[in-house]
Amino acid sequence: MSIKKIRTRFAPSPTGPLHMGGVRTALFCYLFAKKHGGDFLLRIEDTDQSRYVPGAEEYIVAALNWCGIQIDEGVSVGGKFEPYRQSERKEQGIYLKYAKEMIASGHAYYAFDTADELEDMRNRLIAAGNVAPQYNHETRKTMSNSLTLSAKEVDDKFAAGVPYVIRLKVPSGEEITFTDLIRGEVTVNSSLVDDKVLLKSDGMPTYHLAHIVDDVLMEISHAIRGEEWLPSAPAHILIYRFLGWEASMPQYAHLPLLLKPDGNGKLSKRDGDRLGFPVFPLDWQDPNTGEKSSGYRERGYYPEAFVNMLAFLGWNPGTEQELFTMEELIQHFSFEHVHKAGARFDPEKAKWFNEQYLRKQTAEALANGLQSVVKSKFNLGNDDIKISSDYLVKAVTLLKDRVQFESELIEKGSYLFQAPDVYDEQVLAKKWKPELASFFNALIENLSSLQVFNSVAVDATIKSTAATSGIKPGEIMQLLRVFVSGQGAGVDLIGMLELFGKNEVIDRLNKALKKVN
RNA sequence: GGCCCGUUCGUCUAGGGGUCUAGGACAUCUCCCUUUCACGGAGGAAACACGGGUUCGAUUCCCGUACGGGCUACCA
Repeated sequence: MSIKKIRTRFAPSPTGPLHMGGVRTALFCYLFAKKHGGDFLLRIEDTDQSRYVPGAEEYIVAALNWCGIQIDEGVSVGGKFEPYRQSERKEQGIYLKYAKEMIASGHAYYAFDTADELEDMRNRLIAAGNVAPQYNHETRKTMSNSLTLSAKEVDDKFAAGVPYVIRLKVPSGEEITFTDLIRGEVTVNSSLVDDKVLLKSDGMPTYHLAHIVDDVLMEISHAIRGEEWLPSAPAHILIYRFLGWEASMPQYAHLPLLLKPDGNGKLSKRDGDRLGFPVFPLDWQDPNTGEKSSGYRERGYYPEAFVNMLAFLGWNPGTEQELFTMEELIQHFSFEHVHKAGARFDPEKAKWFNEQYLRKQTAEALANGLQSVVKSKFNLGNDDIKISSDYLVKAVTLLKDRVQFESELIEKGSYLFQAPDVYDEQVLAKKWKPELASFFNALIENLSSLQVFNSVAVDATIKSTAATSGIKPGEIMQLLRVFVSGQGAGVDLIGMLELFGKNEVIDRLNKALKKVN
């Protein structure tokens, strides 16, 4: 027998924007598949019509694209197991067929209970002291289903068009064991598993049936999903068994969950709003409520940084390397290095990753990207020296190691593109003395007579002017900074002056002096 | 409540019987660099949840407890 081709799938339901935890699941699926030369598929599990959100599927595809997670097969790219949307597969009767097969073999049954009847059953059990009421091997005996009703009664219900579901007939008292790639052997007694609904009354399959049928039909080798599925995995094992598919059952891997940065519980959209970080890869606006959620992309994160950061939530390479390209992640990924416990998300570390990727950019590349933004933001003309690549490259060089996001280049460096109107009051209050005016006037004069206006000359001029005026450089350096930039702290002073050039420096000094006098 | 999974610095984690004086990164603190603030450099503080076993020896294996997380729907 030949070795089964590695095929993984990411199978989200289109109920809204893709959470970063979902992106991480997709990433791990992708990394594992690629590491082994396999395929990564995207399947849409839209079996809950009440929760369907238009645009969500497009969002998912766009998010994976942005991250550089390439879909080999599935929604948006097609493939030989089409369709890849479960609602469309349902139309073809795929799930019904297998549900009926299980009924025929005695492993599933029809249930006619109404919502009220189910509610009554639960209340009854709770009243009797059962804290976890379930529709299971015990309670099904008291309910309205093809196990308790006569064949005629069942036929009558069908004839009358009474709605029904198909439930899994879970045996009692059996130890169900399976091997999880991350957790090892997991065993659960089948008496604890409820008779899960396989097919809903609207004809749609539930996740339990649908993912199994599709995983087998699509020849999935590894089912990688969140830890929230671990408790229902035994039921899934049973379904494989009842369908005679144990041999083609994929290997399961249950990933640890992403936890809130603070407090208890898993990471949620609310945490992002509350703590001010994105929880989604891209911006999203809910078509029904109009509610907006912000994304990493729009917040200025590089997709490479986002992916790198996500990979380290629950996985590690076993070495001290932290910066990984997608190619390197693929090369090094393995389930042995996936941690078992949930990972608390740290927004600060996320920023750090972005900073690292920003550092890797050349000043030229950053300057290039900045040109049009600077032009429009500061209202500059086409021939303004400040949008020349020479000026921009120097400005970026001054700024680059001080920021974490490209947008900060402009926010934190605005004074490089525009003379200040306001000057740091605190510095002025502390350092400015009217008698310093003569020094600055002398400085302006000396600077204007410079033939070559570079950092060496400017530095020397400042020092010599100070010396002649009998002033210590410490008294005027920060003032000088405030006069030209408005701020008490910022990029290298002399480098900034050289960047500005003689005329700009003198203009700014004159403007500032007029203001403080 | 029941069931399942988990538990190494504040956080992400390495290490899986002796090499652990428990390593790295983020955050934090100190110093250096810088007449600024960052960056960078050096250094510091900071963890094996607890209790029992097993063993010559346990952070590492087993059990229990505590704590955390998840599940407990005709949602995924």
